[in-house]
Amino acid sequence: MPELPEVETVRRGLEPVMTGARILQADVRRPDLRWAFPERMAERLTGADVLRLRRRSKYILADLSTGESLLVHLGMSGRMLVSGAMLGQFVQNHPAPAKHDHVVLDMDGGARVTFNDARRFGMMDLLPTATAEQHPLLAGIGPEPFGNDFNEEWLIQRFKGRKTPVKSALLDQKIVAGLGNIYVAEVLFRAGLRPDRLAGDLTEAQTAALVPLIRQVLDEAILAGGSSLRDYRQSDGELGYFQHAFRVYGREGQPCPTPGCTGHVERIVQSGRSSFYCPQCQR
DNA sequence: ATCTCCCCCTGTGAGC
DNA sequence: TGCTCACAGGGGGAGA
Repeated sequence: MPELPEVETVRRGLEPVMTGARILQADVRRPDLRWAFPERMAERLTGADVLRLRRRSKYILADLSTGESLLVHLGMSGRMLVSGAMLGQFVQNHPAPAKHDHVVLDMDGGARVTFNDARRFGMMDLLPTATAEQHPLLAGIGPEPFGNDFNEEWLIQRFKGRKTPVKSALLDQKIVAGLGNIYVAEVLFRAGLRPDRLAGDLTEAQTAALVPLIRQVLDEAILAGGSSLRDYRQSDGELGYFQHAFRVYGREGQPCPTPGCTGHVERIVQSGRSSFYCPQCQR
């Protein structure tokens, strides 16, 4: 799925057409995604003003004037596409709903926001804004990587004694929010750490060094508009381009990009998911 | 408490 | 061209 940079890019794309705008009509075109939609979702959305669009980890929250927030997760293949926006003004003729267009929001500015998700691993829910952080899906999530709560001390403490591979530890959303399979690979490459090293075996210096690298990789990816592989699109349909900056992800067999290194990128499977790394640079 | 595995679902690309 | 198969960015939950 969209990892943190892709979700943040989507949020930024939605902001101009959703924040401060009213949902004139919500069309919920099937009963569920990964789970059933909440009761009467279309009625509860229709007529609400969007006060704010937030991101928490890989979730987007739209705080509404009704006191509820719409919680959205894009799963692996979810997209939020904006139509009707053209040269700064909106046109009213939207394309007919396409395959896998599951939820359609018509905004009072004339824009239409369409949630499309082929694999339906995404989810949507409505929850009271005041207690949003206590939602079961949000309550256990760890610190945001750009926040003050995520720091060297925290990561050292969380890694201590862990027998899980560092790759799995960084994917653990309780330790740090927002990383997924791609960006973990890129972080570990920059850190010079093999993905199968055990988190608890790293020195404190090695663990601490991950903190700025995580921020660096995510920051660069957000600036690039995220990474476009199979499914991901920005809300305007444009492609992100960070995938061209991948140093190891998806590059099995290709030369290691480190100057002077003669190694080639290898792929291993950990917990059923691919990991990519340079066996010479990453130890 | 931690960790691994399986599963949800559809689309796509590689290999034949 | 067409078929089959492996694999894909997440993450909850079962079971070891």
